[in-house]
Amino acid sequence: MPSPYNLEVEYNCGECRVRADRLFCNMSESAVAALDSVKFTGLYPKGSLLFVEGEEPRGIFILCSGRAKLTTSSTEGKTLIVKIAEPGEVLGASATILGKPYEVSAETIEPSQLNFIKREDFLKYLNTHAEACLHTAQQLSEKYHSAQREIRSLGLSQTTSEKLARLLLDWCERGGEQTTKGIRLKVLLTHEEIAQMIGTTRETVTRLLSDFKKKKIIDVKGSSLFVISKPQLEHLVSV
Amino acid sequence: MPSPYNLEVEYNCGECRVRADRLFCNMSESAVAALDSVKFTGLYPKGSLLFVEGEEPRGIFILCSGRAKLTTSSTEGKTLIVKIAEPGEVLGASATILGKPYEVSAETIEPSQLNFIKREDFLKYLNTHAEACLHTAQQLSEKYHSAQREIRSLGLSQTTSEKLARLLLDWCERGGEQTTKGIRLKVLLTHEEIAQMIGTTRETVTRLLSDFKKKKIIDVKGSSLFVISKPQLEHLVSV
DNA sequence: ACGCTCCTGTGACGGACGTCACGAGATGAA
DNA sequence: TTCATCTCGTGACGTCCGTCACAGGAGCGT
Repeated sequence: MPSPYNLEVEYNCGECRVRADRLFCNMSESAVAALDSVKFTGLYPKGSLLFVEGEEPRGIFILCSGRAKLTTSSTEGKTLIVKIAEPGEVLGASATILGKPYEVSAETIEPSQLNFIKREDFLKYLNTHAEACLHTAQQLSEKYHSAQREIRSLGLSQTTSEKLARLLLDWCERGGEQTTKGIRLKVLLTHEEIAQMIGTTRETVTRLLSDFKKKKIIDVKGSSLFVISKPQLEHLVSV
Repeated sequence: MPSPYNLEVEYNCGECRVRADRLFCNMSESAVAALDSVKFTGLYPKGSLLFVEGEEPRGIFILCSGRAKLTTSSTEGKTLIVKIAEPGEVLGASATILGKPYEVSAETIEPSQLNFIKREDFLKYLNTHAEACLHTAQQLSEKYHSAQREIRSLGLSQTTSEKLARLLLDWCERGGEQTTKGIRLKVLLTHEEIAQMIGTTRETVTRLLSDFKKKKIIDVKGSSLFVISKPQLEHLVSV
């Protein structure tokens, strides 16, 4: 089936093959059928703005495939990347539930499939399907959990190299691939974006990475980053 | 009725007079009755540790009265105060729902009444009472929301005075009392604790506060802190 | 009153990191 | 090809703030 953006699309949640792996979507047939009836499937190219911080909540997005960055910005234009959302996550749920403005902005960083549900439909759905409500609570718990990790990292690290080390270790957990030359990480982010993830400047990231290279902690080959000595990274964090 | 810690205690949620004001507890009679049957009411003096970061989740605490600080610590002992929880909040819900270790520690900073619900009881309660589930989702949304604020403050402020200004403005929103000498805030925290809230050191807090005093932005009289010029605080944040 | 502990206030010093500036590759469009 | 744009690398400089050290005051128990 030809589809835009080289993306495999599943318009029917009932037939979705990865559903069982997804924290939120893994529900009974009836709940999924109801979900199917209120959702709008959309395909988005890289760089699509799903919603913007401060905007009144229109509804939620279920990230079926692709990835999105959640950001928050200060008035003078400095940007902080709060989280990279992975497939299966629900975006905008807390704002939609509370009826408060979105607390972050969401932008796809890969071609992505998202299922959108309008606010009123979603609230009605939660009210009529206890199971969905439970899964939403789990999803929110997960979100809170990762927000706490972020707070820890931002608030407890005194040096920037500690924050960077934390980030790299995080990536090892998430998408690390063990090789003979260490753990390979696919880095699709620029130094600028890495800087925005740990609240520092591009120059500092560049300097720290070459510092790590000099100390044989990591090695960079093209868009691959090899973590040679994970222990040394952990040492940077705990000390 | 004499009671420990000079605390007015309500053992019966069904008769609780403040219930309607509470995001979580404001539920139908039947849901509240079910709540009453699984909860354990406890009175805690100031300084009680409710749970500790990393511990397996035993259950949730509903903060009926009093206040508690939520903290997270680094291995070398540095502590960050993530949030001051107010009456009506539910503590430990996310960890309890996910079955993951508590992500923060909780300690009362005033004599407090808390209703504890064991993990299995709480999960059963959520499964059988859709309304409670919805309220839990709201509560979690609220938690996520405030965590995002914290992330913004920690990650986007470049100077420490900006963080302190943010904190003071936050307090103005929360418990400010308008007087002729500005907005009065009751500060029950030491400089040390304020430092832990914004991720800095005690000395810096002392210096910044006297700096603010010198600039006539605030004034301190005993345990009262008067915000004389809110605009100047806002200026510190936005610039 | 005395000592003890906790909190607050300050000074000196040094290092980490933000800012500015510039240049080199890399990539892609015309 | 050439030019524009984006990303990365690096040097110089200043400053914010963390660390250490010490002193004065407030509260409290004996």
